[in-house]
Amino acid sequence: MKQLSKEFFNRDTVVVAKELIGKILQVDNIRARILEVEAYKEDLASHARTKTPRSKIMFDTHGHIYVYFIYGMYHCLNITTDSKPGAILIRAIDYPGCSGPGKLCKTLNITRKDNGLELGGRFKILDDGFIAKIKKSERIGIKEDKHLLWRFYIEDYSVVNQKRII
DNA sequence: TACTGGATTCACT
DNA sequence: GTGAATCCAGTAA
Repeated sequence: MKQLSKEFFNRDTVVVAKELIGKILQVDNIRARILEVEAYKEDLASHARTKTPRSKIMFDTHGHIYVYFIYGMYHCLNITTDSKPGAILIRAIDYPGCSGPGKLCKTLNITRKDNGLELGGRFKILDDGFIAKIKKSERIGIKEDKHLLWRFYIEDYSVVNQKRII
């Protein structure tokens, strides 16, 4: 099982998002397959639309962790991609209590203290050679028809169960 | 300094 | 389907 290189993330956000489906997210000792992601580029709905102290990491890095706090209750885990800017929200993984972005962070104890970490430390993305079938939602978002975000799901859940790695 | 609204979740109807 | 919980980043002044 090999760890994805930093350069894997130095590509178009949507391409990376698609390829992340079926890969394995490791946080501390927990490993689970990535089931659902969302790709954010220069989107009106995205923090990447303006460069601020918070969103700076999306402009300056790739292969880094971007965590933000939302609705006063939840954190969301992202991985930065090419410096255009962009990031990929990890929405769900194949692990109990990780069926949504807020729940995932709560279950894995991910908070803003993890913001800015480079992949390879607490967080790793691994490739075990599994190739997932992918379902794509076209350009989610309705505000002013200017959204450029895509959501990708794994299609073959039954295969994931057979290839469960935890 | 004050205000506004959000990349969510869950309980309730 | 709807609304509440909750707090912080961003923005305007």
